[in-house]
Amino acid sequence: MFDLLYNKISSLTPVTDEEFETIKTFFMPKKLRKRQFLVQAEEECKYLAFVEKGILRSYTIDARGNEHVVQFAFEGWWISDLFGFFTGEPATFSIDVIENTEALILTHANLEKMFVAVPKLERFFRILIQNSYVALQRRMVGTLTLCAEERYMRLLSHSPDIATRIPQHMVASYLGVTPETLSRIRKHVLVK
Amino acid sequence: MFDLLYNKISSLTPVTDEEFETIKTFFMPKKLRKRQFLVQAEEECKYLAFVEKGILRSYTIDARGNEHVVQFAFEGWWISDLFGFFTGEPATFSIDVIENTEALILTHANLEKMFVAVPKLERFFRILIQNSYVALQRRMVGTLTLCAEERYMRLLSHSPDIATRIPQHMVASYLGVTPETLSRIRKHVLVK
DNA sequence: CGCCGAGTTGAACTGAATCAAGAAACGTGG
DNA sequence: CCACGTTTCTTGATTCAGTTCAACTCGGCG
Repeated sequence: MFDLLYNKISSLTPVTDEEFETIKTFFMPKKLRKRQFLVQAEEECKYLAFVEKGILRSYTIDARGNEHVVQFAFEGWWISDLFGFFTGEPATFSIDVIENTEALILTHANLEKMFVAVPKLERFFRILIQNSYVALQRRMVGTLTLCAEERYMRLLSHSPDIATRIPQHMVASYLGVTPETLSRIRKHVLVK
Repeated sequence: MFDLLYNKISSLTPVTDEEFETIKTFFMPKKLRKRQFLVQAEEECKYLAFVEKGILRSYTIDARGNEHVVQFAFEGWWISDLFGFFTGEPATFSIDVIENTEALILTHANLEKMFVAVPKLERFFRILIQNSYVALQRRMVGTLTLCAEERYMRLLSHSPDIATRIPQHMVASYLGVTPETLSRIRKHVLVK
């Protein structure tokens, strides 16, 4: 059950078996069903989640009531409202379940205890966030430099998971276009 | 000369005087004049820079030849092409000088040596990147949810430095609009 | 003094949003 | 396992925020 977590951690920062035994004790397994919430915007974000199976997504709702997907988390990915998680302030995003999910959950207190128990995990999380930061910069630059169709084509090639496993209207939201526009783009791409 | 660096580090992770003496040895002071490059896109990104004085900016050029500002770095901020810096791959962004700058420079080798010499700095950089990540998420969500004028108003209140110290056409680029549009927005805001 | 880059203004254009209506797919309960 | 209601997706017509192109002004610097 902790295999995927072990692989992900040791691929960035090798850990001994004892260390990993210690690490395991800080995680709490949690099953979540489709549409359930892990975090609600405006409330406390208690959890940092590692997805073992299933899909989670974080999103925000704008002034006009439209949803905007911030992140999808597939198997092997981490998700949280990092701002809320680390500051204790109310979460800015909601996190809910797209496919029934089995996750391993860290509370903030447990994360800090874990850093004390296994200090090299500071390095692991540093690199993890660093990679996320680079990926987010890419997405940001993409929205500044590419038109909707180009962004969709890039999504198809770089993140085929998103294109295939996620409902189309959420893909649209992630790309920053309306569902209607994505529908037209797909039609147009097919014709070519 | 290292005062600002000391303050920034110790505000997140207290360090002893000896530790800071060690830390200092890994940094190389560097003066840069307006329009000079610290990093060129497509070339190796050798440096992670801490800005003591002046302003740097990272940007990319799209297929149509337009510049898009990725980040501004004022006094007390860090800047690099993180992807290139950590992977050794060619940089995706260029970094150049907006106001004559005095920076403290880390090479990748020195950063890793510094992590070995003062392991608690892993934690410092983890938190630093974490904060940058949250800020970037905010910017991303802003571009998904707000219109150009709203983004400008938010910039005025949240990042007055950018609005006042940066040439207008670069502010436009950072906001993701053309210089003409920003000019019109400012006119419109004045009237109100 | 003259030039050049930065900023402004106007007019025409366009990519994507919005509004509206229908078709398809989905899942829930009988 | 089918029927019904609810989402999701598609398609069309219209609108609009922001771009593009072009001309002009201003301020600074060589």
